[in-house]
Amino acid sequence: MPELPEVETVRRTLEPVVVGQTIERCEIYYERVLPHARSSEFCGSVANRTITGVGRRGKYLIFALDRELDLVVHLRMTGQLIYQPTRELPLPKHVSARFWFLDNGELRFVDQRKFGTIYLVARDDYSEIHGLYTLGPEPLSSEFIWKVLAAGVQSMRAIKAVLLDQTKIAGLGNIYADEVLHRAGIHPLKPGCLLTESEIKILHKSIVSVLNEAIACHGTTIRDYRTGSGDTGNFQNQLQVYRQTGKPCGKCGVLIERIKAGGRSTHFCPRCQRWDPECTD
DNA sequence: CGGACAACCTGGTTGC
DNA sequence: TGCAACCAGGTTGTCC
Repeated sequence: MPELPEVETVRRTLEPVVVGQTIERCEIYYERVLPHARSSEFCGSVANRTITGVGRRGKYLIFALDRELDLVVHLRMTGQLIYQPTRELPLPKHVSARFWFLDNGELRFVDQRKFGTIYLVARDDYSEIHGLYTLGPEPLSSEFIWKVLAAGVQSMRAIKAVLLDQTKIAGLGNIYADEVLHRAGIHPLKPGCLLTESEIKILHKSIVSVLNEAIACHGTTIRDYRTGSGDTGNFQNQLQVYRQTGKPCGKCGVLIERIKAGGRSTHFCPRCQRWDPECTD
C-alpha cells in the first residue's frame, strides 16, 4: 500500500506527537513482524527509550531513539501506524504491535495482511535491512537531478519495471509509477534504455511533481491506508490512470487500458503514452 | 542480467 | 445465497 507520499504523510503526522515521548513498554502480537529479533529481546531493548526524531527513506520510516538506536518500520501493503492519544479499548483486528508511552497514549501498528516489518538497529547501520541498504536515490532530495534518473534508467527492462525497482529510485510503487508515466506521456513497456534525453527530463519532472502533489493531498487511500492520525488520504480523487480502466483519459478522452508490466497491473492511456516497438524511437 | 512466479497473509470483488 | 477464483498499495527468493 503505502508508497513514498503515504509514508511521508505518516511521518509528518506522527512527528509532532511522538518526538519527545518515552516508550514505557511495547507488546508484540504477531511475532513475525520482527524478522530479526524475538519479541522478548526487542521489547527489552526498546523499553524506556525516548523518540528523538522521525525520518524516512523511500518507503521506510525511521524512528530515532536515544542511545543511538533506530527503530525502522516498513508498512508493506496494509500497514497502519496510528497514534492513539488515549488508551482506548477494544483493540481493532490485526494489531501487530503496540508501543505505550510514559505520558500520553500509544502507537499502534495495525496490519491486516501482516507483511509489515519492524527492525531495531544501531544508528544509521542499515546493513541488516537489505531493502534499505540497497535503496536507490531519494526522489525529493536535491541530489535527484535528471542525470541521476538517466543513469538509473539504463536498462533493457520496461520503464515501469525500472520505476518499481527500489534500487534504481526509492519510493515509487504501483500507483505512482503509473501516474508518473501518464504525466510524462511514456508507454510503460518502453525499455528504459530507449528513453530519449527529453523524455528522461520530462519523466524526472513528473516524478517530482506527482509525488509532491500526492503528499500535499496526504496520500492515496484505496482501502487500508491511513495517516498517523487515522485519517484517509485524498489523492485517490486525483488519479489519472491508476484503477481508471475504461474511463476517459483526462488529457485526450481515449479510454484508459490495463495491461501487465513488471508483473503488476499497469494502467495507461493508449493515445498519450504511445510506443511502437518496431519504431527506433 | 531479467522474467515468471511463488511465498508471506487477509479479505474484498467477481462470476458462475 | 454459495462458493471458487481472482485480485490487492510490497518485497524476497527461487528457478529457468
